[in-house]
Amino acid sequence: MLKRTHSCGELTAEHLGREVVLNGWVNAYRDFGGVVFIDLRDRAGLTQVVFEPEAGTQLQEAAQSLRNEWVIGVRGTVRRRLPGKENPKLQTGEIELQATELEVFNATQTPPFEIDGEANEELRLKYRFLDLRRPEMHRIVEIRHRLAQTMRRTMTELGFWEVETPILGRSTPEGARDFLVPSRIHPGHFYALPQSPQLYKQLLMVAGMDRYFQIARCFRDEDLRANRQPEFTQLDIEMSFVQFEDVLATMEGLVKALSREFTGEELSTPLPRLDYHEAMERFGTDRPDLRFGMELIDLGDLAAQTEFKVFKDTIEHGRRVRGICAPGAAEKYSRKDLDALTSFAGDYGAKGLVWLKVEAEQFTGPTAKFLSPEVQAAFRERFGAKPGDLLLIVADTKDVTSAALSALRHRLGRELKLYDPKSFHYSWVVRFPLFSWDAEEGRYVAEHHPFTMPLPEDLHLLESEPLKVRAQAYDLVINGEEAAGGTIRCHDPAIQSTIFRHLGLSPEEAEEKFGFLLSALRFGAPPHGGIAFGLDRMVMLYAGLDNIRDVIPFPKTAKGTDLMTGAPGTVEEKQLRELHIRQR
RNA sequence: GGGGAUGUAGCUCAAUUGGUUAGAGCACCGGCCUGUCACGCCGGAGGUUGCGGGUUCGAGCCCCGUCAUCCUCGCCA
Repeated sequence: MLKRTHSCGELTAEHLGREVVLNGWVNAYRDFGGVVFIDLRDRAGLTQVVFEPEAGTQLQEAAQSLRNEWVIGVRGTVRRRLPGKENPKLQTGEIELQATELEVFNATQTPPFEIDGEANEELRLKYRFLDLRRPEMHRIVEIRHRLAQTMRRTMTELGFWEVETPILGRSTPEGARDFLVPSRIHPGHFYALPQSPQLYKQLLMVAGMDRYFQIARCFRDEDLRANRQPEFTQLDIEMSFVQFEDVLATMEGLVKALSREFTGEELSTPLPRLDYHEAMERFGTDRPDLRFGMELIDLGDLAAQTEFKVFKDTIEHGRRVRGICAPGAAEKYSRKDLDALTSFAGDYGAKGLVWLKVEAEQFTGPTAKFLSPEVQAAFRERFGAKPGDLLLIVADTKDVTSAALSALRHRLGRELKLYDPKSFHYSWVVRFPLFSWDAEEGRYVAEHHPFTMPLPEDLHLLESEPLKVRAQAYDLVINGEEAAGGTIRCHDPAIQSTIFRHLGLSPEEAEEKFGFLLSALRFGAPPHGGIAFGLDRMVMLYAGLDNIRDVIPFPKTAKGTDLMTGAPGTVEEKQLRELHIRQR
């Protein structure tokens, strides 16, 4: 085998006259009948190889038979390109390799798509091993590598130990649907793949491991999205003898290291913080994109005074009238565009969208005639609106106005280019509610997870008004994406049992499902808390991408299938028998 | 579970209002060419228009169903 002495990305004028061997894939061939050029590609780059007739007929003919994506080894001499023939687009553009020997390792079938061309995603996923040859995919995989390495290095510097936890665990109530693995040895019993290493990491704290981290694979059997896969990766972290502030401060050290590595920017800490309730009120979401303003404005008091029935009725029913002011958007959105925005708001439950174009004297729009000059003036002042602005108003429940306006704000922010898409904004959203109410199941559900510690100042409400209790919970939000989330854990058995009761878990059920953790918490559990970063989403952010499949080497489709391997697939009857499984 | 988009040559796309033999570029095969780097030139091969049914004198185009992929609401502590 012609074994390489250098990569295809490193030869320069420094190597002139040296005899070297390169290995790689044929990226392009240019056959002039006499002289033949090959661009040879490996992970490091491209190098031009020249085959000249003077080197012999046999080599010449071999070179002329080369095709794209063949895998070859070439021996030759590094020489300077002819004057004026340098290629400044290549790192190696000053030189070329004058070939003396060629070995074909593998002649390829015609690839189903061109490696440096475009192909639809379905085909790319079916032939992922070819798709991953593309330099863009190499760039992403390298970012992923650097992210993991920066995390490992920084966590180690901060005194954390990397510890592995089981993949085969047990199914616990609460949270997402589990992926189940049937037990062969125990008929009718199942393992569950972890939704996160949550319980194990708390046990590690009880075990005195003090500071733990893991780059952990997590599994959730829920429907997929552009930024959601059934298996994904988290940087999972837990620390002992800490309070709320300690976790945030420590994690800011990590965030600073990441920012330094990926954007070169030195973040100033502490990072901005936003209360959950304030975020919901000002932005309608618990993960606002703070790279631009356009905050949600409450119009309830003004709406009640108008002659517009929709507004009046909404307020009389105790609901909300809120809106946003899109700067300079009045001219940019046609009637058709506004219909599209109305339908878009409808996706989030809004039954309508009131739009008003702000002109020098008055508002225009179908609803303008219901608003007196006084009300219009008050709106204008409340929004800080200027002529040319577009007001978008939703009248509905708090939840619907939040969801619809937050989505509109996000969409318009992007369409109106209110921020630099390459910029980064980091902030904490803190003090989430401990519970929310699940109307379908008629019970409280944990907003984060069942082992979260309430805020000390809200403890007196835990019995009487659980929905008003806030948790010691925190999310790291980057550019409107939830990049990380965590809590201080409950290590007080009395509080924990009250929480279980609200969740509809009897002491017996709690013991049955979480006995091992409850037991551990009674055996000398230190105050502890932690957080988990969504590694895939962070790769997306730093790679500038908006699709999670692009940052996972072998991802699943939106229906959860793997187009390359065909998973999930059927199995032999014998396998099912061994697992004591009969198909319905 | 609901809503929406897409599906034509190996790839990326085109095909007027339903009308002749479904085209182009790239890739592939053959030929020519000694300085290209998206090499160029000449020639060739390549099609179940996702699949099934229907309407029609006639369907890539219209209708019904179905499959796949994507986006999205619900869902995702």
